[in-house]
Amino acid sequence: MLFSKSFIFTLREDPRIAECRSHKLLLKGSFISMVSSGVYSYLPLGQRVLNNITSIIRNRMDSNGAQELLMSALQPIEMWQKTGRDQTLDEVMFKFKDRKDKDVCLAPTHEEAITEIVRANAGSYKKLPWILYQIQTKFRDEPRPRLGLLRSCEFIMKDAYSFDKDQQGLDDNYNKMFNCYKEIFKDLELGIVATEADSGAMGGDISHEFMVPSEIGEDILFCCNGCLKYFKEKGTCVQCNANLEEVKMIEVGHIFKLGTKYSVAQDALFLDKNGKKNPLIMGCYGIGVSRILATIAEVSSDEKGIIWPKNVAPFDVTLVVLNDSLLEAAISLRDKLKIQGLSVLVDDRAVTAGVKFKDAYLIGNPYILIMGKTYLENKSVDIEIRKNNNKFNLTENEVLNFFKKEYDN
RNA sequence: CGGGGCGUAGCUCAGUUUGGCUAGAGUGCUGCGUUCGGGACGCAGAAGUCGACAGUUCAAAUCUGUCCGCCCCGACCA
Repeated sequence: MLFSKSFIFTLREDPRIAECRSHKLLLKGSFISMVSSGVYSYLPLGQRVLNNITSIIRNRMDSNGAQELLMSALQPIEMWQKTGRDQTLDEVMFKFKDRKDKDVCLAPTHEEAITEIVRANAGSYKKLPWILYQIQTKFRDEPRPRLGLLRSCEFIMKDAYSFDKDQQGLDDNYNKMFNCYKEIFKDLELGIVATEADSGAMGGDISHEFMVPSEIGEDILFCCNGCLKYFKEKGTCVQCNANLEEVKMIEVGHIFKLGTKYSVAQDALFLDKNGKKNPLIMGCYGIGVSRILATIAEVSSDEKGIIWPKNVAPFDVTLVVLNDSLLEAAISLRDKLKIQGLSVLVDDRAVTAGVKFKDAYLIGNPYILIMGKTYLENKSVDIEIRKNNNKFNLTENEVLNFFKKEYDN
C-alpha cells in the first residue's frame, strides 16, 4: 500500500472528544471514526487490525473443533419471551416495531437465537457435542457509552455456544474453551488474568472472566504483592499472607457454564441412548473483539502512538522513503518482502522526514524501514523496531534475512 | 437518570465576562517555488447555518429561554 494513495488521515493534535489513550490514538491515527456516542465506523487501518484479531480467533476456535455460523441481528421479540429476557434485558435492548407492527429488536446477545437454531436441528445424542460460534455485531443501548470502543452501543463479539448430552461433556468443553482462550490471548500478546466470576443475567453456575490490567478498567481485582496472584475479594492472600492491592481491569472475555436454562425454556432437546428426550446442556464463551482492539491500543502504546503486536498490526512494516529517486528501489524491496508474506505500508508522501516518522510511530506497525541517505551512499537500509526502539543498519539481503527469522513461526 | 464540563473552518482553539467594522489564528487541504534523516519556509487560494429554534435589541457568536449533541464522574453493565 502506498501511503500517498491510502485512506489514512492522521491528525496532528489530540481529538478533543477523546479522554482515554486508546480512544485518542485510534481517532488520531484514523483507525476509527465516530458516528455518534458509542457508535463507530472502522476505517481501513482499523479494519485491518480487526481482521487480524478475528483470524487469530477463528484459527484457534476451528482447531478446537468449533464451527462458525452467522446469526441474525434483527430478531422477533417472541424469541426472547420464552426465556423472559425480553424483560431482564429490556433496558439495553434496541426495540422497535416493523411495518407490520410486530415487535422486533437488535440482538444484544445470541443465546436465544442459537438455542432456536439447535432446537430445530437436534435429534440424536450421536452427533453431540457441538461448539458453534459467531463473530458479529451486537447492539446494546448502554445507559452511558464511554471510553471509545471499550463500552459502545454497537460492538463486535465472538460468542461460542457448546451443546452436550451430559455434565461431563460440558465440563470437557468448558476446559477446552478455557485453554483455547489462553491460546488466543497469547497469540494476541495480551497479558490476561483469568478469574472465577459472577454469572449475572446469563444464568448458570460457573463462569470465568478474562481480564487485562489497566487504569481505565471498569472492574476491580485484588493483586497479591507477594505471589502476584489475583483475587476477587479483598482479604489477605491465602497463599502467602501478603497484602492485596486493588487493580483495575478491562474484561475482554467471559465464559459460562449455562446448564439447561435455555434448552429447557426453549425446548432444545435430544434423544439419548434409551430414546428418551433430554434438554441439551449448554455453555457459552464470549470475547469482545472490538474491545480487544481498544484494549491493545490502551495497554500497548506510548506517548508517540500505538505499538501493535506482530500478529495484530495493520501492516508488518512501514517503509519510509526519504528521497523521491528511491521510490523504485523501495517498491522493489516491498515486492521482495511481499514474497516473504509481509505486508508493507510504503510512505512515499511528499512531506518532510519528521512527519513520516511521527506517523510511523502513531500508526504503530512493528517495524520501520528507512530508505534515504544511507541507501544512496551504500544501498543500506535503517531498521527501527517500534516496541523497543532498537535501530540497526542493514543491507537489503540482511533485511530479508532479518524478516525471515522474525516471521519464522 | 443525577452531578460537572463543553459545542465557532476537516482538526485544535481565540473571540462570549462588558452586544457594535466584512467572524479570526494555527494546523490540515489546493496551486507555485525553495527545502529535504526526525511535525521546514515563502507567496497565492478554497473552506463557516458561530449546535438548533425562539426571544430581547437599531444591532446577537456574545444576553434570555427551550431543545439537541459530545466528554467526564456516579448509578447501571451479558
